[in-house]
Amino acid sequence: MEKRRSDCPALPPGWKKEEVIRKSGLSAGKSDVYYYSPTGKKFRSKPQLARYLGNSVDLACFDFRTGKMMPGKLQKNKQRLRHDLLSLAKGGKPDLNTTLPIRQTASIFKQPVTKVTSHPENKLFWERRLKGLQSSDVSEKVMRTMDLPKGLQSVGLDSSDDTLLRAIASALHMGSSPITGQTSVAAEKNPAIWLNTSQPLCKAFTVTDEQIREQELKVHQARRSLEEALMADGLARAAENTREMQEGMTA
DNA sequence: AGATTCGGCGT
DNA sequence: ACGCCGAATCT
Repeated sequence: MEKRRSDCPALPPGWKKEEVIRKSGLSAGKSDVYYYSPTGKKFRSKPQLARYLGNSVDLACFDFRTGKMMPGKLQKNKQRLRHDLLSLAKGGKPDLNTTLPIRQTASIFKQPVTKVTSHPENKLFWERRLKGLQSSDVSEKVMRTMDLPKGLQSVGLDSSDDTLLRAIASALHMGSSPITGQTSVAAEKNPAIWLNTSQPLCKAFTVTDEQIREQELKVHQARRSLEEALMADGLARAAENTREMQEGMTA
């Protein structure tokens, strides 16, 4: 059987694309698209391709069927982002179960996920999504972990400090309203039912002046290193943009 | 065994 | 309507 395997310019050199027409059955006439790595491994879906390429290639705009980059193909994420931002602008409180300050376009990263089918409500999902998230540099090395003051206690099934801290960070990032924790006593006994979704899963707490002073010191230090990082990033971006422009001129 | 092919589920 | 992937079928 004749195979028409064509080069795929949108992918790294050596990758081939193939389209085979179905010739029988109910779906006769439809086609399937496959890609072949430089080593010959066959790929039959975008997720499979993304898993293999990891963060080395951003497939967010890649159209699997045509094999081309489609600059306007981010609309699946855009719609959700629109919804979140609009409801936020109308004065509504963000639901921390679904709205998080992390990238929603992360299909390009290798992140094993546990699918939860047993629980009737969605209360536990965000807890899982935050679990194990860590700040990292471009080489994906963990930079450092954070620690948590005594006196903060988690409510819920995942009671690790790690997850709780990320939950609070999310709440601080998203909301304009104060973070009080779960004030309902009922929530402590059965968070799955009595959870206040615009508050993180921790018990109510108090903050001392001493803790505030310590934190101000940390923030000053952090700001300085952030400033350096942003400067470096800005230079890198500027370089990349001018390179893309030049490529566009000669195309 | 691996490769090919279509069905069919989920969105 | 289509992407994705399981599994029947072919070699």
